Amino acid sequence: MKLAFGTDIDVILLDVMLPRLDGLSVLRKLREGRRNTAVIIVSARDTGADIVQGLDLGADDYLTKPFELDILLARVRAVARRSHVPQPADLTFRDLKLSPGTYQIQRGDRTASLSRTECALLQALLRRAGMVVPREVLIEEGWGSEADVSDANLYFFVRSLRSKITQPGEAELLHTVRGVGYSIRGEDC
Amino acid sequence: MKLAFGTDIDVILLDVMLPRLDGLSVLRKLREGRRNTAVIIVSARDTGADIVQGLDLGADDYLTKPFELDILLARVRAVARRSHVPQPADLTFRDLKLSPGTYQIQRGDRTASLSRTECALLQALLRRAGMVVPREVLIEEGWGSEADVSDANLYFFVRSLRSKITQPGEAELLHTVRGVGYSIRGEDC
DNA sequence: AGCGAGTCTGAGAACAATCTGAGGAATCGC
DNA sequence: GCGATTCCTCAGATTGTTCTCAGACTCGCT
Repeated sequence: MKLAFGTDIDVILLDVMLPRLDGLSVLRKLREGRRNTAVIIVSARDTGADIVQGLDLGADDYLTKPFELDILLARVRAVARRSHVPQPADLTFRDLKLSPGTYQIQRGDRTASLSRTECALLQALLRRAGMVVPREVLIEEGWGSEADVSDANLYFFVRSLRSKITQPGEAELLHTVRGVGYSIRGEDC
Repeated sequence: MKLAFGTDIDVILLDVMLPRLDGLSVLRKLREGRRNTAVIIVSARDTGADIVQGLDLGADDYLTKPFELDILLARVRAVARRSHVPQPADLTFRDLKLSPGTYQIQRGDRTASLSRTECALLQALLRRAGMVVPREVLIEEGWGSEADVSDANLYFFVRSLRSKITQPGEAELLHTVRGVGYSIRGEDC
């Protein structure tokens, strides 16, 4: 709750079936304090009245359980967009898609979430898809220019990225170029 | 449409409500042809499904009408900034092309990838295409000035470059100049 | 033709870069 | 504080690149 009043929150997901606290009064409080944070209500209550009440109280969107993750993410993006929050655009290569805003990747139909560092590294790679990204560039984008990152550490993240990008039987997209760095490209070449 | 396939376009604004052509298939076509052009979809359709579909097809951003000009411009700037990665220029001679950024060469329709050293040497040669590049210069560019590189070693790399540049039946491009070095030029001369 | 320096070839050794598995430290939300 | 996640490190295995060697081949010369 304290979190929600911080400075840089763009979108809040609010579950109105919270055990102790009534979600709707949370929303009321939020609206008194902050004007610019978008709020999406997530609820199992799906009667027209519930929805109207939620929206009247100032929610920006109302999502009924159960819902698909895709839809939720798309709505988060849409709401953030409406509230004029600059939204990082997706990066794609072949059937791999990274949504930097949500730290999620999608390969085919499967999705996975990335940690901060994984996401930064994959962004650096996807932005230069096809090109070989030198190790130093990756370190720069993942940790910052004056970071002291061991080789073993970078290897670790490459490994964890690969395990999330590629499942057994799928084409490898993240290739290593010995002595230089890594590259996102198709199996061929 | 022809315009979009030109060389130096950074960002494309795509209206998916185009009269005759479905905007999304335009996008599909674009993505098949060019990899690195950013695309922003502008649409009146703002349901989750529409947005998800647009982004899945590889759009970099999705903007719903109506929108303010400010927002559009800011997004264009953001996308352009992000997708604009400096790319080293290709080096070409006849039907041979080296893309230093990808460590790949293309001869005719075939492509091959080079190792770090191979790429450095071929760059040195192609930059001076038509001229004879002395052995010392090649060693300097491939290994650095104080490197101690045996003749046999340089021969090894010349050989492996040749095997990747020239397939049986193709014209030889990498010629030996006895006592001096090597030269990229046509079969004639 | 015969010679010698220079160049090429095949095979494999040496080496450094990278990968792997396992686990410890740090951080975060509760 | 506690569990979960993320980040980082180490040692050993593995892999491609790089390098070497011996012998065969060219070319220019006499």
